[in-house]
Amino acid sequence: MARASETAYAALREEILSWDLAPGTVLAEVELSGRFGISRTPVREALARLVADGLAEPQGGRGLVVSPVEAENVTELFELRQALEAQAASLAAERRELAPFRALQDQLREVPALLTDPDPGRHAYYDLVARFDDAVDEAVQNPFLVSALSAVRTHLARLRRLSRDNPARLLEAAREHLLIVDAIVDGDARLAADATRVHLYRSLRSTLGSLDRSLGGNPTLIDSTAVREKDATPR
Amino acid sequence: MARASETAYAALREEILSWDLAPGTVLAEVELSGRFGISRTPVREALARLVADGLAEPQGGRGLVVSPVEAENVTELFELRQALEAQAASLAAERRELAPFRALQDQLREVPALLTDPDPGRHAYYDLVARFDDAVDEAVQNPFLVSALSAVRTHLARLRRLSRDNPARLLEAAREHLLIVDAIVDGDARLAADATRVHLYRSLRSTLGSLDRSLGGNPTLIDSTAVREKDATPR
DNA sequence: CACACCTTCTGTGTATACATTGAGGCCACT
DNA sequence: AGTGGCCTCAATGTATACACAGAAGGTGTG
Repeated sequence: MARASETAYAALREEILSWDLAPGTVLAEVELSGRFGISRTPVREALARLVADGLAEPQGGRGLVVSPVEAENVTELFELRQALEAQAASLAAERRELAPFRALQDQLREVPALLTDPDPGRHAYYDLVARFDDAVDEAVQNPFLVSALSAVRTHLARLRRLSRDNPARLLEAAREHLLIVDAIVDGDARLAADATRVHLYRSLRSTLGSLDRSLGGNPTLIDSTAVREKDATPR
Repeated sequence: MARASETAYAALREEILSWDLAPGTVLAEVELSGRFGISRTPVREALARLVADGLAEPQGGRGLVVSPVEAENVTELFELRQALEAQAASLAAERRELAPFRALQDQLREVPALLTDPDPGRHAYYDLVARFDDAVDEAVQNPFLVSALSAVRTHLARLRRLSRDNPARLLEAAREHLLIVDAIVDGDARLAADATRVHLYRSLRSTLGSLDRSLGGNPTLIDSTAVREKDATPR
């Protein structure tokens, strides 16, 4: 069996990313140690890692809460994401490691066929994007950059639950990804970076639009205070 | 008094960045708890934070060591740094918060006078660069980007001790910085980003040259195994 | 003499007990 | 009735004790 602290960290991280633990939820050591059947020591270690990841943050001097998610953060996160992914795509184009990207070209061309099915196609597409990310990580050969990208993807995962991409957007996104991959295969670093920025600009617009729609006239839905009140009921 | 874990973390971090703890040095919990006069619990917390920072890493399943510094890493670190600082400069130019940058213009123009003194001028210049970084952090208004930049600067601090910049290089660097600041004041985001890339390219070349020189014909000086042997003597 | 196994021992991972600090509620006073 | 201060309590921060696993050394055997 793996270490208890590792188990608790993985479980809490997963629950935060899946919104089982909503932003603002209090993370109390004793409660969690009881829930996982372990002592406070490994729980503290898990919580410290969550704080380092930015998934939890101190609550007024004492206590931890799941970090809030606000529309404002989305734009900021994409400013960082753009810088990192454009650089990563550019470096991947220079590295000339073509095999995995040739495979991605073929798979991305088949996305329109995939998306005829409504929901299974969606997950197949998300898996494909994950393989694209893996290929880029492998190609750039840069632990610092990969680590920063990983941190960004952690926060993106929390947004995915909010922004329901429609099939039309997914089709567009697949074409945008294909252009990036084509540029990498062609060794065109500049185009790879620019195509990445194009993709992320469209992706951000879509995400923000989706947020506005799901929030409707209620901009405080994902406000931390509102969520905190909502979660106060089960306590 | 502040928390013991915080004290231990700050002390260890400072010792690693200043090379008082060389790369490869073993970080044993009992030894450190004795040295700081605290128990193993806060020491473990401090070590976990160092691992999250990338300043320490697991050593073969058991035990932690100060993470190695290799010339290969410098190039990788600068690939990330370029992406982040170019984006930050670009965003700072768009934010139109001019006051702090106008002040930096004046101070950067006086650097040649500062550097007539050999060593005090150096520290004055480094302070000036730190104020530039602070101004950028303040201007970009982006916690995600600032956090990523902070992580990069942590690793850069460890390199500074290795690469002895000569006064000529510092003068050049000041002119490069001034161009970046001018671009930000002019609101020219594209130029701010490009000038940043120019500065970092020259800075990387200088750093790598300085490393080659200080390592001379001994490329394994900062190899982790060599350092580990060196540190084995006091044990 | 070399290799393999066993023993021992050091160091990490976890649990639990103690200390301390900050928050919330209650009571007295104005 | 409102407010201020005190008190209690709960949760975090720290110390210590226990369990276990990996490594080093020694010894026995081939």
